[in-house]
Amino acid sequence: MKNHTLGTLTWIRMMRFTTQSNQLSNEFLKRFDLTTAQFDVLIQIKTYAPITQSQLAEKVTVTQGGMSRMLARLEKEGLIERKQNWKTKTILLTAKGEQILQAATPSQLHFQSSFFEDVLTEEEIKSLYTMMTKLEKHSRAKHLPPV
Amino acid sequence: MKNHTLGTLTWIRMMRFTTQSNQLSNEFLKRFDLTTAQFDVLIQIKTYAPITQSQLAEKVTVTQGGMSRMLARLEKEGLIERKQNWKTKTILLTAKGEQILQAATPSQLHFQSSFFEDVLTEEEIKSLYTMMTKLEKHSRAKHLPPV
DNA sequence: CACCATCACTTGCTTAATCAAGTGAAGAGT
DNA sequence: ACTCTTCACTTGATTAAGCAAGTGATGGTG
Repeated sequence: MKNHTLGTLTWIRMMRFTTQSNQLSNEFLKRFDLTTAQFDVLIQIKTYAPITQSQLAEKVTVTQGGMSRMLARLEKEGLIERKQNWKTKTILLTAKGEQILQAATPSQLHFQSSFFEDVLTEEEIKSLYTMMTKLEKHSRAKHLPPV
Repeated sequence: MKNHTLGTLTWIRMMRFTTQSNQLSNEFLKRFDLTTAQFDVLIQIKTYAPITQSQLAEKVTVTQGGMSRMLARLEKEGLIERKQNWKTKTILLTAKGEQILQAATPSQLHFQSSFFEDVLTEEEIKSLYTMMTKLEKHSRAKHLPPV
């Protein structure tokens, strides 16, 4: 057996870091009445609107069912609008959604990036970014090894 | 406003990577009737046993309530044992727990680390590990900025 | 024209996690 | 000895997500 402990340890630390920072992020976003997942979805909508639900689900790594419910909540709170459009629903931000996003984005970006900027150098962050890009792309394509 | 997009992008990619790889990991561990979280807990128990529930919860970034339920499940399936010991419960692996862990560990380690080894060089993994260590440690200590 | 398949989305059911209130055993203060 | 606090853990209620079956509109085929 090769020595896989380094990868495993890295994986575990990354898991812990993400759950931890996600919790903090959720707590932080409470002041805007959002969760991290919602914020993420809103940003995606803003960036890619008009977009369909399934594309959105794919982008944020969530099932279609999950996305359906998330959007139902966001719609109920008046942050987004779903329009039946041909046989697809296209998603748009409402004015209120725009506004909340405007209010939340700067501090949230600052907060998220502070996790990195507090302890890593500019160089390190760049190289981390490169690695995460590779890793994420790869993980999407990856499939299970045979039994 | 400083440019925080690099940190944010890194954060988002990391979140996506972890949810994605966690899902794959869960799927993988189904063949041992375990979830990633359970595997993680079992490893911690093996490493630190005898250990109390709250220490365990702290280690794996879960609330005490969550840990209570997780351990209840593991106990019901006969993988661990909880002994009332003074006013604390100490957790131990049972023979069955040991055995399942033995069976699962090599392939799981291999699988987890393959996420990294498939796309990064040895050097990169090392530097990633160092960064994750810093990041994790920092995130545990971090608190919310004032409103 | 009638039927079928497909696609995009919804919904019932289950699982797992959080939060906060509850329990019960130890030990401290008077 | 009796109450009070604290500590470690449990548990009820809620929330979010996954899976898989269901719905309803579109378009293709005999």
